[in-house]
Amino acid sequence: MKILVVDDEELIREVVKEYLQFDGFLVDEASNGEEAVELALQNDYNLIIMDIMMPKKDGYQAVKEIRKIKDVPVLMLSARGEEFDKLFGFDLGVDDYVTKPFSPKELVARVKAIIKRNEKSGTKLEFGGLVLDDKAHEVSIDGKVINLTPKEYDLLKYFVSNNHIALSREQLLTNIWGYDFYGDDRTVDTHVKTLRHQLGKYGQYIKTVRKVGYKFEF
Amino acid sequence: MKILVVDDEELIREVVKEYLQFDGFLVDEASNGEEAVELALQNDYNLIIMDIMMPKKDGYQAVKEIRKIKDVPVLMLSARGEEFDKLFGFDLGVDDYVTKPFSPKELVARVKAIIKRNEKSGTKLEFGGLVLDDKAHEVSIDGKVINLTPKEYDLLKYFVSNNHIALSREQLLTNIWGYDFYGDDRTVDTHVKTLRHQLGKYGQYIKTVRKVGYKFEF
DNA sequence: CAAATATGTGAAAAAATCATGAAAATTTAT
DNA sequence: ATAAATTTTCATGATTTTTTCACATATTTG
Repeated sequence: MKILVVDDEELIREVVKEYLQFDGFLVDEASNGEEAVELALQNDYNLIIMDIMMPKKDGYQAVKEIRKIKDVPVLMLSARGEEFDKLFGFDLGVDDYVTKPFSPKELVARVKAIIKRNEKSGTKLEFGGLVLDDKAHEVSIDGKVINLTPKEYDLLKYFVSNNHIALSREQLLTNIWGYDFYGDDRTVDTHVKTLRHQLGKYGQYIKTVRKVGYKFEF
Repeated sequence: MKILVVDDEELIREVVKEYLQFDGFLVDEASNGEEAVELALQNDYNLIIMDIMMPKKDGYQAVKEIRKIKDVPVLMLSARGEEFDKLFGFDLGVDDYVTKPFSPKELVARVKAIIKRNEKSGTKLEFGGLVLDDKAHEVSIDGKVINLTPKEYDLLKYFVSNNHIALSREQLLTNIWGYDFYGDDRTVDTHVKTLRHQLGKYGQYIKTVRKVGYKFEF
């Protein structure tokens, strides 16, 4: 678990670093935006803690540049009472932020929360007893792993990650089969059929939307 | 945009309420966990702001119960320096939290951030208890989903997105059926009939415009 | 008020759409 | 290369939806 701490005040960096290391994180430091960008692109951090006001390149700018290349979680530090609007106006997709002065304990708690959130999100999608573990590329029902064919898996994954959204056959074909699929629309139907069957009692959560296509609804 | 504020201190509720109302949110209040659960299950809130320490039923418990039924975003309030572990130990999937004492301005900023994050909307057309969720391709009345046929759905969608505008049968036919429809005018009447019936008490909002056609007027 | 015109309604006919099973084609594994 | 698994196509029948149409009811007009 590697974290990059970016702040121009050495004291803050040191304190934060100490607390994080105590909890078993590996910590790198940067004292301005430029350094931060450089380090972030070279290494794979699980999280970047970034101050806003810094010399050379401010936190917004740095996050913007990093995010262009890498999708790494960011926690922003800001002086109390200022900059909130900017933080939300810019849609940087910041994961959290903490206002100075902060308690190191709180910071660490938030860091853990973010990391936990991001770990989970990439990998497991749960709907009651239906679990799709994307990392393991595996689906289980009530704890029992079921064997899906590749297409079935892709289809299910697309369905569950678009819960409550009606998807047209065309949409499904272009997103799962690829834009260059020239076959029959109705091939989707067949796969939905087999997938429903495979999912047993969870099959009912794939609903047909007449004249449109299908949707997953849990 | 409706928000439920849950805290046992009236002063806090009042302050929060005032700030939120200033930004155009509708605010309900509850002073303990039990009330909160009751209200949350009856109404559709866009967000719940929940204190942790409360009499009768604490915030954890309340969130847990609500989340069993409804998937509503939650922002937790907690006294500084306590309870972080609990908050993250329990995997309640809380969207954010703010430690007391907090600045109301910050709270509002976070509220907006959460709502923005959770907004898959821009898709929902609401008229009192009549909601058309276009993404889900689904219509509900007072929270209960009703089953519309494709034509009924298209017709309703066209009506509500042309609120207050009289629409001729021809107009409806060309826009919903397609320019190449060669059938009878009066087929519109039949669909209006079934749609009115399906909409129950909201059926009356589709008004007949004699000699012209129909209009939706809410 | 009666005739003419327009809309509401119910039921039946016609049409569209989907679920399904099986076979053909393709891909992957042995 | 052969077998096995997966994917695709396609025809069928079941189901749902759409349309038509005749008659009822309501509104307007002379």
